[in-house]
Amino acid sequence: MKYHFNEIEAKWQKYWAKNQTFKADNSSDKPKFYVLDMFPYPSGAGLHVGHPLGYIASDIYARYKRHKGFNVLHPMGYDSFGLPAEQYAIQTGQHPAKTTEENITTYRRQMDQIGFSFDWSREIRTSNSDYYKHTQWIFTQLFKSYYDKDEDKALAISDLVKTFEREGNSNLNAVCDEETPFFDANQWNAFSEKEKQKILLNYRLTFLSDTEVNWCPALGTVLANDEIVNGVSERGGHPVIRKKMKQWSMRITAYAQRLLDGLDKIDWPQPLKDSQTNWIGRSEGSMVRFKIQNSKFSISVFTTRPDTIFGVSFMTLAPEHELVAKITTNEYKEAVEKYVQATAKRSERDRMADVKTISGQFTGAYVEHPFTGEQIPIWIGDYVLASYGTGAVMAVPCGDQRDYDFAKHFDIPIPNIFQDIDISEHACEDKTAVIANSDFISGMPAKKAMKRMIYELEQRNIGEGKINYRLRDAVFSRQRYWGEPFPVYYKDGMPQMIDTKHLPILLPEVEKYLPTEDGKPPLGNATQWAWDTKKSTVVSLQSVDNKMIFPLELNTMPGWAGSSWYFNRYMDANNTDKFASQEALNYWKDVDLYIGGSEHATGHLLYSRFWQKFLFDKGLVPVEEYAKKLINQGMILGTSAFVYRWEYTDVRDNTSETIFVSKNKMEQIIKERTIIEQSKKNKTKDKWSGFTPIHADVSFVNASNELDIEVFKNWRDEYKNAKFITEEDGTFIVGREVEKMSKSKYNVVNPDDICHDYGADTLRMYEMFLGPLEQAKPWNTAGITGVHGFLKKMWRLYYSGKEESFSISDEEPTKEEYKTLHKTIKKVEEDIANFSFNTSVSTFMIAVNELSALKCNKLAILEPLAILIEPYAPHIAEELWEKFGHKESVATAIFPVFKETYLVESTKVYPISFNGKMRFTMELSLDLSREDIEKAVMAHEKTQKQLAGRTPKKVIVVPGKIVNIVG
RNA sequence: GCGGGUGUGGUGGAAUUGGUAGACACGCUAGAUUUAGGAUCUAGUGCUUCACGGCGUGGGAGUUCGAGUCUCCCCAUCCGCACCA
Repeated sequence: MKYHFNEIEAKWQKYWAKNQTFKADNSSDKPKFYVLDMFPYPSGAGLHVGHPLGYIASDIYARYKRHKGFNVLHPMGYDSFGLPAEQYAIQTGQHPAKTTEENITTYRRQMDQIGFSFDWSREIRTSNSDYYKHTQWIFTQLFKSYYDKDEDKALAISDLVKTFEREGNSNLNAVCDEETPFFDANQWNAFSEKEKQKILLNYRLTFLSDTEVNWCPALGTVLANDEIVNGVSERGGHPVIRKKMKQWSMRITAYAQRLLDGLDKIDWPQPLKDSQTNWIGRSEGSMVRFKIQNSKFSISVFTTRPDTIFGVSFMTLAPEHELVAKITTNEYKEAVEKYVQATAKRSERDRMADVKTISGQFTGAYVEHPFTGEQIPIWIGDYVLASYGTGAVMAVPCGDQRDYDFAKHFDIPIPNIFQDIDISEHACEDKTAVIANSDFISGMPAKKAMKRMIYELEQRNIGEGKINYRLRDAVFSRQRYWGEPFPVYYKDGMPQMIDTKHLPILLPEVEKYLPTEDGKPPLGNATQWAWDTKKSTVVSLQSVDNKMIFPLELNTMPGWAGSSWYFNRYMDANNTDKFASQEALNYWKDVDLYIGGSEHATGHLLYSRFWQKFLFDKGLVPVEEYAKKLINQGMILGTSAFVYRWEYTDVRDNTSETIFVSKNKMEQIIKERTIIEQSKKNKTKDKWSGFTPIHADVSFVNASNELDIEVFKNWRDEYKNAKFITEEDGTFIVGREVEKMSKSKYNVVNPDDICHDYGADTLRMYEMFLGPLEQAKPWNTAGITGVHGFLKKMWRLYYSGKEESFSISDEEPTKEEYKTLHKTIKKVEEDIANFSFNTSVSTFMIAVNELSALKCNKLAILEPLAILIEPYAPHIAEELWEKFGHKESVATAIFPVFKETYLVESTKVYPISFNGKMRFTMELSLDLSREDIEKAVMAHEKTQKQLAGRTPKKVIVVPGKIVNIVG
């Protein structure tokens, strides 16, 4: 019987679904193992061959763990809220839920076809109300919490209120907004309800505030920092501007230190940890307050080098700094305003693109140097960012290159406070330099000087040690339709949480998915969008009376809301009451292996760690870090194909035609052109327009880069009459380039086609065979025949003989056959442990090659082999397993046990090298002593030939390894 | 600028603690077989040389009996972050 992969695969996929083979129980005698993939956004384009890479790897791992006796949780779901479905809805009027549903159907079909061992009974969709109900619930918990720095955890707001009632907030050590005023108990108790709520917002872990946000006009929404790439939106590439808006934010900064500390406890890739560390951006230093002369104000600055304070020769404020207007003298008012306006006009992107131009303006005001009493001029300059530190710096031109450049440009003095360091060319940023000309810290190395300076600052009450973070609070509102609605209504302008027992608050229906005409978010179009506090239900917007019925929040939550806790939901996905039961959470605890892309380093992977820590603080989950180990799979890139269009215009009658030129021809023409243009200076009768590369669909091109011209012609109407200049042999060669796989680049390879042509088992093994999992690599179908051939060859081990019938012998295997099997077991287990899936595919190939050469059809070898390969090629494994007479799936068959005894050798083929270069090999008994080996090697004729009469200086013998003769 | 990764045949990639560089596969060459096949099988394939041999892991230096692997410097390339005080 031949290897009919299509039939076999369909048969077993059906079997698995029917028997719920991969359903995980929430209790078991077996140890638990949780293997998680980053769940996909179900886009309209469907899966391409790049998507399943990580899923295949995790599936291999999950299947392997089942063989090793673990109770494996391997779930899948959909991050189904998001922009594309909404954009599509705007264009077509179709409800995003409908599109999403359709896309999910396609995704599911495609995933089933690849044979993943997912427990589909736990499928989740973030856009389902039975899921987002809990997202809303977690949001309200964040609202009801604040961060206590003494306890170093989130505590209930109700406790905070008690503290305020008892003693105000002066002794409180909690994370809050900068501008939070101090008050005592009497003052607190005298505040109106609204004032109290306003103050509490300064403490809540999710809070509403006027925030400077990244506004994307084209998308009509705000974006988080990690949703912006190079100053434009990640999705669509639209420009982004800064704008102040009332927005929900998440106080992730409260968790900055714990997010940093937690990295030591998890086995995640170092580059990913580095980017999180970088993103959090902890820096140690101190705050220093400078008194402004003739003014009641002072300027606070953050500095990492308080030891250089005697080198301060000016102060610089960000143009947006609130003190600018207050301290500028009349003389400089006009110039300062002009400068402030000019910088405000420049977009963030312009400011980013242009970091070399130095600009700034003197304000006319001065501060007093806290130690020398000197007059220090206050400048404003756009090299100081309003959003970092205090938006002001103490400028030390001798110790900071930016301050140095600024000082040089505006002719400000550059005092030197370093011992024996030349600063005539540039600033000295070396932290080992010894401080000089600095009163009580002169002669000290920087580290010591910093400690002393912080002590002095604290003694004089003009500053203190401080740790600053680059991490900003995360904006949590989006002006979109297709996202989780907030369980929030507004009473007297203040946000109120809807009681959790009334959740979910369902996403309302709208006529249009666009923002309203007066600029409100899409939910502004909803007519049923008010909260009746008496009936506890959503009612018509028209019935708002602001007494009992109030307007609901118009923003929705961002994409990362649903993905910040989904891994917990899988543990108990069908719980209607809680996001997961305590029993389920305690049983599964955390993810043992998480596989996904590194592009989520500073987005999802940071936010989800933050939420998990919060849930942990509240005793809602048992562990503080939800993923013990994480692997980043590399992206599979597309190999785009290009044809070169030559727009040929005849100057005489001004006619033009489209010509496509084959790659090598084009290069030849370019060469000739260059020569013509150099010699005749454009005296040709036609206009030279050059070549435009056009993406051709990769399916029109064969493995030798030859284009099917007829298919290409029929692709687009405008190509129907195009001319083609081919190579001499009549072929048309396309250019190739590696790019991200995308529909618009026509380089997408669909896994459906591969499954149809070669089968899912081939696809799975080939994707692994392509290279190391973590590495980015271009997709190239050329090599797939190798893997497919291998599966066919393996099949023939079982279906041997001319008639190709299943024929297995009970005979005892030979030593060699056992050796091949056990060598394979050992290597495959090591490879899986190291996530080196590409090498285990090779190992299987070697095993099958060896067993084929031995004509092995022994049960004792081939039956375990079927289990060995099951994680990689489960369909063929099931089919063969069944043929051995098993009635149950191979999925939980015990993994063959490796026995060292089968690999023990009595001899070793020694490489004999001379001065480190291997010249020949010699087979010697492993029993031989060092001396015996040396004797045997020296007696060998080839040794004597190599030495050519010389006496070796030294002979290195490493028994069991190598012999090296020196001399 | 800072941080990180990568660099090995025509191609994708192998190479435990430093110990036979190029496993496995693609491609290519020759042959066998088949009515045909994107089928199967056999042999060969780093470069160079008729050959003996010589040279080979981006480049250069070093440590070592021995370096793709360790150390230092440089180059190329990709990915993050980017005026972070």
